[in-house]
Amino acid sequence: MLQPDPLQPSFFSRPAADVARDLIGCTFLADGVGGRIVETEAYDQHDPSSHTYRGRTRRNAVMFGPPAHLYVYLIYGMHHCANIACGEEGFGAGVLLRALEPLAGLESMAARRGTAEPRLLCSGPARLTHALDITLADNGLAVNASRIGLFAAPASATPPSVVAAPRINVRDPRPWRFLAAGSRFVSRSAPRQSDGDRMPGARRG
DNA sequence: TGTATGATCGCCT
DNA sequence: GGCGATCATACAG
Repeated sequence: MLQPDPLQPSFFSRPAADVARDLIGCTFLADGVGGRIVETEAYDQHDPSSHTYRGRTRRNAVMFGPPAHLYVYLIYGMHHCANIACGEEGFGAGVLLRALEPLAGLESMAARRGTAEPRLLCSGPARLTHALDITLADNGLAVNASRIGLFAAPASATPPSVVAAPRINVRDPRPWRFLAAGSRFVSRSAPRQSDGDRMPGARRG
């Protein structure tokens, strides 16, 4: 059988960048709809680009609570973004879920997104929440103790190759964005590797 | 009470 | 590659 292995709260009781990297390849579901995580970003309280940088507020309270809880916020007045609180309670750190490879509930996702094109279902933080119908009503839910599920990759699966890069729409250059190497389902391709890392004759595409 | 702003997306050129 | 949509939140007064 292929019973999925739920990620335990201790998985999230670590620095956000470690959790963000290790979430690549795991499965994220809301009411059974979702797929394989192919892109994440880490944020913590010492990070000027983080919502928690200026301390605890009513909005970001979940990020300062116990780990393994969902932090949802509205951005640009129309899009939702979903994060998982990480680190020790009170640390104000989390991981933004940026893209999934759609695997479960494709019809539900297509209906919500208004397209059946798999690449347009979950390739971006707002597309992901739209496809899974995650809204402010889900803010504060405990992972794996609610309609939100996070599961380890099957032991039989090939461990994903993970690429780190600077985060999107953030000035800070630290490589806290993590991608499944070569996935077509990320929101944007990873920046080109340095010339020294490239295979001879390699071309993008 | 008023105002500036954003961890985005989709449509336009 | 550029830009507008649209509003909860944060912060100044």
